[in-house]
Amino acid sequence: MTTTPQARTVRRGRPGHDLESVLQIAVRLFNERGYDGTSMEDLARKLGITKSAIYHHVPSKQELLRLAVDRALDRLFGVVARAEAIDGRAIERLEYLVRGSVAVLVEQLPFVTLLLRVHGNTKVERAALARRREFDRIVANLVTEAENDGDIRPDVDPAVTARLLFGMVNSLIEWYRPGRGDSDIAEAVARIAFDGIRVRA
Amino acid sequence: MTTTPQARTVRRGRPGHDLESVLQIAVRLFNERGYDGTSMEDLARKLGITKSAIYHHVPSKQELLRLAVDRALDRLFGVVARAEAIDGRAIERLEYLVRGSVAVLVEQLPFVTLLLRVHGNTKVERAALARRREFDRIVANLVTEAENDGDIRPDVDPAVTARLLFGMVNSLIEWYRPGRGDSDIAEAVARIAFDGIRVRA
DNA sequence: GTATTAACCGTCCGATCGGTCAGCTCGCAG
DNA sequence: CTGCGAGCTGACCGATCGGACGGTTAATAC
Repeated sequence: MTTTPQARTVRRGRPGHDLESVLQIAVRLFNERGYDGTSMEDLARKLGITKSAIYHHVPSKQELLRLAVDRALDRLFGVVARAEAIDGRAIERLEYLVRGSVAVLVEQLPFVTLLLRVHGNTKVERAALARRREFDRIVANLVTEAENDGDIRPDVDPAVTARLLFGMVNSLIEWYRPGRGDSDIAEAVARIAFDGIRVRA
Repeated sequence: MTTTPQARTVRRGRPGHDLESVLQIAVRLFNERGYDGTSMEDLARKLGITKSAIYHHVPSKQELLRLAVDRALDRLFGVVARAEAIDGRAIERLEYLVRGSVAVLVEQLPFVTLLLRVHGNTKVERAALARRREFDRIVANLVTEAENDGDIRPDVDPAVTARLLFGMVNSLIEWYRPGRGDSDIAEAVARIAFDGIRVRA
């Protein structure tokens, strides 16, 4: 128990939830039961307030979703930007992107989980899907480039390789839980993705 | 256009949908919009009949879900049974399980997709999750066994290896679409999973 | 032509959905 | 002790939810 060196300014008004704490709990609940499977009444109960109080913090259910997926997307594109700035071979940028993405998944697990489960039912969800496709496109280009460099196996279609690679990375949301062994998960992902599960002959 | 050699027995009664055709379209719709995001009215519209007509074929929305996920689980456990019957090293049984699972994913894509997205909100969904966990347990044991044989890299926790392996396999539901190039997808998955995306030194 | 079988329709229901609105409560600042 | 900002309540709304029910329609079988 370390006392955090009071960085927060003094809170005015009646104490209780603010937008951030509502968002945190909302996202956690959305992940447990699904966005459509979670009612605002469910959320209110979990928050310990009434449904109408939620609308003091956020104008709509959709907006909660938007805030969450945008946060996840912003972090992921932050990694993309840092990866693209690296001088060197494409496979090095790819490895940075993989490790960085794993780090984002781990640090922002609930937000990324929600992002990876949107369906495209609404404008908000379709916008999120569009940005996800852009991310996937960048990954595919990087894999293609690395294959042209002769650093990635040429016997599998680079588009398929890219999908499988990030299929593995993204699967983290289904089973990785922080603070339960699984130390340096990025290292484990990188090893298995780049060199496979089999021992070398 | 080949005329299929009439294997079907003559249908009695008024023509239209039967349980199977309702299930097919329901599962497709559930995958597009999510189970909770799809109303029975939505489904009725897609079927071209009224909502009440659906209840002639199936007693509840939950039952549609149950039929779908059970079909997927039955196929997957069929592969498990055939894998466990193989004499040989654990890694051979594991490779059979991977390739067989990919085949099931491809052949029963909508059903498996629905299975891999259940949340556990209802009794039906929790039962499906329980069978999924049993499947995962079998995979983890197989990976552990293969690692003890010295056939799988010992520098990653076998539980993590198992998760990443099937994380990759299961990611197929997110992007694989039949009849669009991507020939012998099982071969591609096996190569990348067992030997990695990098070229051998 | 008359059963039998299977598919379907229209109407209705109680519950729940996301969301609105006017007013109330709590705590710090001056 | 008053003003005010932030958080919250309770009552309510139209729409939609999954589902029930009694009657109808279209095909084959005899």
